[in-house]
Amino acid sequence: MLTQMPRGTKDILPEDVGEWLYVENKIRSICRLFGFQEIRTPMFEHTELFQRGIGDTTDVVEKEMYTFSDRSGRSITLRPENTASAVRAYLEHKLYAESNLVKLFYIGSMFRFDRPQRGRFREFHQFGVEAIGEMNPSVDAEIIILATRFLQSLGLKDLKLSINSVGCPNCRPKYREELKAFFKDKVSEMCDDCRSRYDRNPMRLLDCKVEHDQELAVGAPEITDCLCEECHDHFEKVKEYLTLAGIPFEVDPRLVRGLDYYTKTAFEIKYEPLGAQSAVAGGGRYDGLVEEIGGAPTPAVGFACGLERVMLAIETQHLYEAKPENPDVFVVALGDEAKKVAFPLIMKLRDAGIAAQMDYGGRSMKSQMKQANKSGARHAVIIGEDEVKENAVMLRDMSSSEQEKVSLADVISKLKN
RNA sequence: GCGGGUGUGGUGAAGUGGUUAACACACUGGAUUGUGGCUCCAGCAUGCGUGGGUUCGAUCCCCACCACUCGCCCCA
Repeated sequence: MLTQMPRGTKDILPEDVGEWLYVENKIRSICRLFGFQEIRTPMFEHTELFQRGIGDTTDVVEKEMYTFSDRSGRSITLRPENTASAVRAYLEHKLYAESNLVKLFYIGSMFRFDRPQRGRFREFHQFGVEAIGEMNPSVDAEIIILATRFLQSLGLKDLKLSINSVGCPNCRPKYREELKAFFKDKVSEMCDDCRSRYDRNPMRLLDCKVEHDQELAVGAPEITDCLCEECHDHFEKVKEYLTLAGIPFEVDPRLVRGLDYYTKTAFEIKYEPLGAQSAVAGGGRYDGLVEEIGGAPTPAVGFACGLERVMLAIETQHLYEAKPENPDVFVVALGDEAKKVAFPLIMKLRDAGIAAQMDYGGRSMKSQMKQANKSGARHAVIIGEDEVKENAVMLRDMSSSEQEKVSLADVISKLKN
């Protein structure tokens, strides 16, 4: 169908653009307050960047990427997320040379070939933040605070912040083994999904929704008990800083991140009324990514926030009201001679900063007055034969219905009064 | 990728195996000479997601596909 957009995509129509601008303005002002600078990276990258950065065995890379060969035969992928690109740009342009902590944010389209549903699209928009170059846990806390402040600045209520630590290459493997040992005798009676999780991502065994599996998971070791000293201390500090900043949170030992690059801190902000797709923002620390992509070992933290989901939340809480952008003046011209006066007049009005509209079709006065009314313009400027002769216009206040004849030369100053 | 629900004009929505597919809103035009918002009148789906099939005949029955939607998976 020519007149049908691809599945999972969405047109943002003029009536919706105001809400997007509203949200984007909030993002930019919060980021300015926190000292993050905007970066815009390409919508597509070499496929290998995502394979390396996100992880070959993740769902995103295995089955959700929009990958194709360009005309030169290079494998190209539409970005499924922006962190890998941001880090690539950080390395490529040697941003580390400017400062030992680089704070970036982005807003843009991401692409994942997923089954669409409420709050999940194939092309969707994320706002995200990356702080590259500092391992201090106060940066983790700052990122989390930025995310909550952003959502709060929109007036959102009932958000739930969960945090966890997923450990590091020193302690996570040990934990995985402990988990596997715990489930070893139980996998056989668990659901199909869990049986594949056992090998792929044992941490997922903990948050299976199947009731029987949940029972089996009771008493499983928790990662927070298995962290190495460094990770443990780091996590404690993050919690301390959050508490100092007065940010309420909940530790969820079963919170896992889907992308391979996460280490230590992981967090998620949910708005539960959204249903299945209730995660509004998620992120964490990824100390291994920069090195993975070819840079020097560099610690980093970040998060991403799904803007469609944010807007769904805004809509369910009625936090945004679109205000129509009305013209200041609607010019009504009766007949060809009048139009010869009206047409240059709307240009002059616009030059003077007055938003002016008119009817182009030479319709009846009644019809033009209806349009003037519907346009919401405060004033109508009416030009008929008499006015043309007199070099004047009829200036009508649409709400009071009062009108007066004004010389053509005075219209602009009258309107500006 | 898997499972459930839905699909009638711009919108909301009635409806039936067989003459002109209700109604409301919106939209367009009109109701004495150059004036809007109220009221009145008129117009507005040769078509009932798309393509097949069953039938003398289907928008209403069957199949496939597409889209939307809810859940699973995953994630923002």
